Amino acid sequence: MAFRQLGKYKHTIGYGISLAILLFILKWLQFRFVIIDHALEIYIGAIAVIFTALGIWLALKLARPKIETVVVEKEVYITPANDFATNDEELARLGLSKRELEVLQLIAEGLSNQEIAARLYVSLNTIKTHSSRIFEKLDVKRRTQAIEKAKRLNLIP
Amino acid sequence: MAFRQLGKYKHTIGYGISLAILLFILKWLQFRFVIIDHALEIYIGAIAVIFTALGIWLALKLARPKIETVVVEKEVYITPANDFATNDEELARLGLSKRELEVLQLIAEGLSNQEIAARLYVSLNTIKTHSSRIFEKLDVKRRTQAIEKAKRLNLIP
DNA sequence: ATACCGTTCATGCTTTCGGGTGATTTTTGC
DNA sequence: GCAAAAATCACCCGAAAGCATGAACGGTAT
Repeated sequence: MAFRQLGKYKHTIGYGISLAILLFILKWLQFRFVIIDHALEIYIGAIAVIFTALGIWLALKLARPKIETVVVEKEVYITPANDFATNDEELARLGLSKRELEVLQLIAEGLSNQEIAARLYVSLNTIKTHSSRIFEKLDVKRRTQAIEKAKRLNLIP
Repeated sequence: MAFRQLGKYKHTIGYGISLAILLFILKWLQFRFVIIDHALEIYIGAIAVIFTALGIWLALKLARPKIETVVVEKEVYITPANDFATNDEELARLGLSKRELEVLQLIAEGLSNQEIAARLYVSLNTIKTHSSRIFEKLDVKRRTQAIEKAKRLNLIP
């Protein structure tokens, strides 16, 4: 709108009005009193000072602030907690069967052989057999070594 | 020195000189030609414009540029791969001693009690004692459970 | 029909682990 | 200096794990 645009030239208008007023005052004084010629310098000096001030004021108002962008790096730690992916390649290479992997996981969870047997509805002997096979394929001597190696090789989470 | 100080008011001096010169020119023109009265406004207008410009120039020179700082946060994702940090809080809470933690770590590495004893230059009985104390404090029944819990609680890597 | 693999199960035996009990020595904190 | 905690060690014993050997069954490929 016309009013909106007006706001944009606010300072320019202010400047123009100041000038007009000053000229009017000067004209008025000229007609009211006989101005002595050597007083002209005084008026001009006053005008110069006033409009210099006005110019300064304008400059400060119109000057665009210099925008400086500061990038702050914020460190975000990613915990790959739920992002485990079985190393299928290694699994295939070692030749662990699905059942064997299942038993291995339960071993790593801290279950005893008897507890694993109960969990999988098989006999203790079956679990012992699977354990032996697992140790063989992983080339380890005991369950703790099997756990350590399986985690290292990303066979279990 | 006097010359050094002078540099500081460089612009002020320039402004003063401009004013003096202008007055001189005006005076000179006044004496050379009979100035028509209605032309006074023109001169004053010119003066106003010139000194406004001068003011603007002064402001830009003297005024410090306004700097507006915008802070942008950039997220940098860091995977703490080799950055295991022992959960000291949990350690203190559970009351595990330095030796006990040491033994726990070796258990998790897959060493047998006898092997740990040899590693730490102590007897098998000592390791068995430490194990029992560890299981007690972690409230677990066997080494595999101790390993699982210690890793979960970030007591060991 | 045969061979192979995975799964399950059994038995006997050995080794390792884990609990209980007790003691001594060293270190730490007040 | 003293009390408490930590570290170390011993012995006894049952539980659990691990090894060796063997067998049966079902599914799949040749």
